[in-house]
Amino acid sequence: MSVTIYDVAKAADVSIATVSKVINKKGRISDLTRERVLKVMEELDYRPSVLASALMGKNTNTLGLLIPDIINPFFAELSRHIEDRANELEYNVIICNTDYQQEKEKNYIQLLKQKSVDGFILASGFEDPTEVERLIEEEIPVVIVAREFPLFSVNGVALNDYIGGQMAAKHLVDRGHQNIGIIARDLWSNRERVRGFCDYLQSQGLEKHPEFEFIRDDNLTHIITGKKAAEHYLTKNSRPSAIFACNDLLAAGAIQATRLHGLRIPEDIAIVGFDDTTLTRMIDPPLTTVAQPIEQMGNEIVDLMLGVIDGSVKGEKHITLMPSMKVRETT
Amino acid sequence: MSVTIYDVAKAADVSIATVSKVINKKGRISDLTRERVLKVMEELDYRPSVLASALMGKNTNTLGLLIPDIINPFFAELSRHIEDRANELEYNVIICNTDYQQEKEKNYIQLLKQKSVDGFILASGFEDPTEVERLIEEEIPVVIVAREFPLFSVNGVALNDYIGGQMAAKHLVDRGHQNIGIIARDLWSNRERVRGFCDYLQSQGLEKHPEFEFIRDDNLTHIITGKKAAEHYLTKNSRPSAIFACNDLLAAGAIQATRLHGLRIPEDIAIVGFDDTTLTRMIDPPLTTVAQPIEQMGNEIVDLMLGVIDGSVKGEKHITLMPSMKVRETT
DNA sequence: TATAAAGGATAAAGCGCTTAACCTTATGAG
DNA sequence: CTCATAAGGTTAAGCGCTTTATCCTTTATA
Repeated sequence: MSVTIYDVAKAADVSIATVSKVINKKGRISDLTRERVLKVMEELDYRPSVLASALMGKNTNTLGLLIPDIINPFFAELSRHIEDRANELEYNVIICNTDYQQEKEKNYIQLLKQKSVDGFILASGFEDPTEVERLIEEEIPVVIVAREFPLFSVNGVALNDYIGGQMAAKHLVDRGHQNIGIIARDLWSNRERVRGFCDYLQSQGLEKHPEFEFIRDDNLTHIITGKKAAEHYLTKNSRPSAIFACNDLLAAGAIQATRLHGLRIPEDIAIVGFDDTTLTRMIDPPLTTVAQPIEQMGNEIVDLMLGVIDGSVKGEKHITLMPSMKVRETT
Repeated sequence: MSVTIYDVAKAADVSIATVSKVINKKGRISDLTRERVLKVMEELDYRPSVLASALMGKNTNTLGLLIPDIINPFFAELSRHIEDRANELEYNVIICNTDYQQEKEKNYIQLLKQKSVDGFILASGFEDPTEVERLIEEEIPVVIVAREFPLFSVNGVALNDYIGGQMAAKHLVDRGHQNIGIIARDLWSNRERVRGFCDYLQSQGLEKHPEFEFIRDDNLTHIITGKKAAEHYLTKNSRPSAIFACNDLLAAGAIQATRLHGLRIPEDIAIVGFDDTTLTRMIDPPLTTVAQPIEQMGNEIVDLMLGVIDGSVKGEKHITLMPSMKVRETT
């Protein structure tokens, strides 16, 4: 097998305890011995087994990340930033796709617990919080990102989705739209966005589109879902002059449907998305959207996670990030 | 702490060896004892520590996956399928983004080795094969996906990129195009695609565009790179009538550039992509592309990887998948 | 009835590491 | 010159599990 602490100890003519001490910079060691051990470690290209040290109670330096679906550009980007930041801090991350299915969420948590990950970053739905509550009971570090907080106490960073919804509404209303369709899935974040959106409309004496309802079928890709939902509005005789889609993917679908109906964007129909993924710049016309600071979110959540792990974060810490409008060419 | 094998043994009034046997279904145990132990395990909600058993030489049930960038839809989709298949087989995967940087490739391999992952799935560049060669020397399972094979012996599944290039060329030439621009990055897969493309052109008595050269600057997103590269062709007076982009992202960029120049797609310029990511259906018009069977690729590679791990795959196994044309609306 | 073979469970070593407790030698205060 | 103290190291136990050698019962066989 590979070289162990025993090999190093033997080669440096010290005990394994001494080697361990120089690795962990603990206890008293003379400079001379330290140098010698270090040199031997170098020569033998020794790498401590994470397994063995974790078994002794040290960290595995591994994080579990539960997201709905990596194919969704928002989560791909979030994951990327999380992975980058984690890696800077010598951590690896195990990404699990849950498709918002509670069964999968539960299984993954079990699996990762057995692997002794140091903590969980949750970005999935968790409509049923029992599994999460159990983690907390067992004092396993958990943080939540990109989702509002449940009743019990968890640390996390999230966007103020409510204000994001309001911004989208204001943007559209300012441009004279009165009759606006909404496309949203039945998820916490989407519900908040819609709530903000509708509250703003109401504050301006406007009402939400009578045909609006949350989308529940999850078997389709968001893009198709968005397309279908937009069709729904376009075939009504009270056709809206604008559509607010609760994420960029849904918006992209809406754009396709709009095009199929021979309508021009933004002249005939304006469209606003949410998230500000790179997708907004891949499609044509570039999508006006409510931006989440995805990179910052990723950085903050891993910093928070590590804070929880090393105990430096005490009490409950909720970091709320603010959205911003990115006006491009669909409005 | 959590419940260990000792707790189970005590509660079931047997030795830990017995418990271990029923967990691993090894050795001889009477049905009576087995039932009793099983029941106790259930009651205590016992989960064996992966750490401890891995330390004794068993698998960690964790795979390392090295990809260039999860934000690239092709790799997002590939990763998703890999993760799904791995999960079916009780494996987790640690995804690492290398950005094609050899330094990162090397660091990640080191890091994951320390964590005793059971094997590596490589989908990154690895222009420098020394690290990979070392893995093989150390008999750590490695497979390569979505990339041609290096000189030394590794198992893997890949697309026949050469034929993919030919298909793209044939498709375009069949539609009467004679003057075709190529957008490609300086990567193995892209080089192969271009080779196939040019060979087909030559077989038809045509030549590649005089302005063609491989793109080397990696600091940009592919989409911008594609846009810039397309600009390059569009401003020449020998403007091509078609562009072959070596991946969908580059193609999307090319579409944008084309639009900016007021040209119609496909009337003025036809565009062919490569990969057949979901992006092809998110953009407008839907992109004609050379399709890789991404899901199959993901499934095959993890099956192969597990085969290597459990020793059932012996010798060298190269699975080559075939591309197919997906004709949509950009040609 | 004596004996071998099988069946069922156990004790104990060891995986690679950390850490508390302990031992030795040099150092300086009294 | 003695004794406490500190510095520098070592010993050994133990983390939670697997596995081999071993032991004690039964049961089948001659």
